[in-house]
This record gives sequence, structure tokens and C-alpha cells, in this order.
Amino acid sequence: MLQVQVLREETNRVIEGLKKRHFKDAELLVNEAIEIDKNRREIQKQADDLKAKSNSDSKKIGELMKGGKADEANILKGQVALDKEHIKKSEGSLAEFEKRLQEILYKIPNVPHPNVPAGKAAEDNATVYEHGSVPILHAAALPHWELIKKYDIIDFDLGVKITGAGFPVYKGKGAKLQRALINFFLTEAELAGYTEIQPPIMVNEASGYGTGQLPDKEGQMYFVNEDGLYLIPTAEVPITNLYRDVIVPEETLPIKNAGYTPCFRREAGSWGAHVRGLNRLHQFDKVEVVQIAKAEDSYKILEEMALHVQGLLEKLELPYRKLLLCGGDMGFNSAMTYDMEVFSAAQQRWLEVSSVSNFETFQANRLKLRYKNKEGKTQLLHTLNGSALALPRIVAAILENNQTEDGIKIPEALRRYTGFDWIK
RNA sequence: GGAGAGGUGCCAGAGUGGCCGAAUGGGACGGUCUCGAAAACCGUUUGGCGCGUUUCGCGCCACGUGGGUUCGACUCCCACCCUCUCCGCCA
Repeated sequence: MLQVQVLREETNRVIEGLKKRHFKDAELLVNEAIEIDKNRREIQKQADDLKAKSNSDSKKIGELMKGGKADEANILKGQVALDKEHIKKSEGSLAEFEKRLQEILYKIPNVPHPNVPAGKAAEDNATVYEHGSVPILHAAALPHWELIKKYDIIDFDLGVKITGAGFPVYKGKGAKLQRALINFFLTEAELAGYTEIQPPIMVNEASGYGTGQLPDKEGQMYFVNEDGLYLIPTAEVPITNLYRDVIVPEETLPIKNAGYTPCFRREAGSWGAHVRGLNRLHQFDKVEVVQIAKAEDSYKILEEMALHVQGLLEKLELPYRKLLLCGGDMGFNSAMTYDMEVFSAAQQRWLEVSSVSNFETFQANRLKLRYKNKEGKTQLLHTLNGSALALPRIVAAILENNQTEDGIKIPEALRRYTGFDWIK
């Protein structure tokens, strides 16, 4: 959520930025917010003045009563009662304005960074880096959903039996490969200076609001009705919310946390050939990295985080490209996002395996995540996060790209974690 | 699930109707002392919003949340949320 103050003071920058997203009602909503805010402030001034008056009158009444001047006190009481009615009215409309302002602010996405390319959709994203070459597969090469059957390492039908579609069962070397990847990603994160966090995978409503899943994306999360808890769609939610309502000491910045969690996504309504196999699931595993930084450091850190993810892909010997997302393709909360896509050789398509974003103060504003600067002023911090990495598509790419007639070869860097070199 | 206790500032903790944005202790920060440090002593230390003559002044709000009583609520009443302890169940 953007701050009204920013809308007020940097109206043009905000509107121009939002246009880059092809966000339809940018001008309309921003101006409406500013207008409502103006009314809100006028009413607050009126109410505050009236409250100041009745506060001091109440004090006088106390003094008069003590001095035995009950008559004078009673006259004043009548006066205060009258003022109270007016205050109540003002407060009513103040609350109304605040509610409407909030509703509008929830609808306005983050303002893209100036370096974000213009563009409407995925094809307008800028490819800023490419690495590795596409492997040439043997004639009988299979897509991963065939490979997992051939080697009996992941079973979708069993998942359907015990839970439903999109909940695969990993077996034998398939299960061990999961564990190895998680371990590899966490170890690499630790080496990069991240503190490992193991958070709950259910969160309360306040956390959902904190990172922006609520109120809009409610239907995308699994909800445990009995206890009012949400299954997390990503570790970003619990790990970022650790710092909700916190004023962090300046010397601890930047804060670097990493965590492995299963992730749950309802993904209502997305079906079809391109979501086959491991491409899209309701439950999957992911290691997430999260940083909290001062405004002046956040873009340097965004680059650092992207490079960390690139390093992982290079160690796994996967060909990838790095995209700088265009305004039209960015997520609602983000000011700048890099996507990493891995080439899946048997499917002959790029698969998104990581998304690294700087949210600037967009999340911090809702989270009330701040620090005190040198002048003693509290300031909002910047939040950043990235997948490092999401497992299923990495598994798909490893299986497809590394298949030979003799089996699937495990990348060198991963072998000390798997304990085996081949899936045969 | 049953019974009880409780939610106050960075932490602990007092406060049962106006003198309370809040005692006291601890922590942190600054200063005095010291070659330096410790101790001691002195001082500072919640956040949000609004207005103005905007490194400062004034006002409003907040003692879990929302309502109520009252001229006046941390204090009284109602509802809700959360935490802790004991019992039960349990990996």
C-alpha cells in the first residue's frame, strides 16, 4: 500500500509510473484518494479543535466542583454535552473517509522503478542476461511427466488418491532429490549470509494483510475455517511478518533471512496443457530469501539477490535467462522484479523458477516496519524477497535436461546432497 | 475440551474516576568523574494523526480490540481477540 503522503507530494511521478503498468484508473484513483484525504484532514481539524475545547471544559468542571461551585459546573456540563454530539458526528464522517481512503489505497499497485521497461505483457519483458546452452537430447527423450513414471520417482495418481490433483507423492530417489535440493539451497543461502528461519506454515489474518495477500488475493490461499488461519502461499509471508510492527535497530540492517517451507496455492481456474506435470502444483517446496534494507541500499541488494539465484542455477548447470519484468507484467506489490527462467529441454519452453523483487516501502507501510535514522526520525524500510529456489520446475528441468539413454544424471554440485549420481 | 489468571512504555512492573502518556526498577543513549574502564552521580529515552510562522511550537488519539456509562475512564459496565498456568487429549 502506498502512503497518501506520497500520492499528495509526488502525484505526477505516481500517475506516470502507474501508466507504465497499464493500470487503467491510475489518474482517477489517485486523484480520488487525494480528494478524500483532503476532506479527511479538514474534518479531523474540526473534530480535534472541538475535542480540545471539551477536554479543557471538563477540567474546569472538576475544579468548579472542588471549589463548591456546582451551579457553574452544571451550566458547563450542558455545554460539553452539546459539543459531544458534534464530535460524534464528525468522528462518524471521519471514519467514513478513512474507510474509503483505505479501500482506494488497497486498489493502487506499487509505482514501478524508473528503470522498469514499458510494456504490456510477458513478451515485452527485457532479457538482461542469458547463461548456458540448451542441451541436445537423444531421440527417445521424454517430458518430465513421462520420466517420473519411467523411473517411479513421483506419483501424481497416488496424490490424487490421498488428497487431490496437484499434490504429488515423491518416492524413493524422487523424495531424496527433494530433500537434497532443499538442503543445497539452504546451505548456499547460509554461505551468502542469510539466517535460516523455520516459520509456521499457517498464518493469521493480520499477517495476510501485512504482506498484501489480503484483502484481494484471499481466494488463492487455503483457509482453515475452524481456526481462522491461512496456509502460506510462500515463506515470504511468515518471514516478512516477523518484522510487522517493529522498529529495527539501524545497526542490524540489512536483515537477511532465508527459509524453507512447503507452499500452498489454490490457483483456482488455471488448467491446461501448460500446467501439466510439475509445472503447476497446489503444494510445492521452496526456499525463499528475504531482506530488509534501508532505502538507499535496496537496489544494490536487489542485484545481489538476483546474482545469488543465478549462482544456484549455474551450480545446477541449468541454462537460464534473466528477465527484467516490464510494467505490465509485474506483480501488484513490486517496484522492480527479475524473473529467472530455466529452459526445459523436452518441453522446449522456458519455465519461471524464481522471482526476485524489491517492494520498496509498499509492504513496509502496511507492516509498519521502520527504523530510526541518524536524526532520530522513524522511516519506513524497504522489503525484498526472492525464490532461491522453487523446487518443482527445477526438478522438471533437471530430469528433462539431464536425461540420457542410461538414466538421469545428477548435477555435480548436488551429488553430495543426494548421495547418488544417477536415477536409473 | 474443562477450570483459573492476565494483557500498561525497549523490558519488568505500579496504578480502582480528574493531580496519569503514566510511579519505581532495569536496559539503552548522552554527560560528570577517570590515563582508560567499572562504580557512583546527573540527564534523555512510546508511537500515530492533524495544524502552524516546520531542525521548533500547539492540538488530537492510543494503557489488547470494539462499544457503553460519565462533564471527565488505565480505572466502572458489555462483547470480542490474544497470552499464560493447571487438568484432559496427544507427536
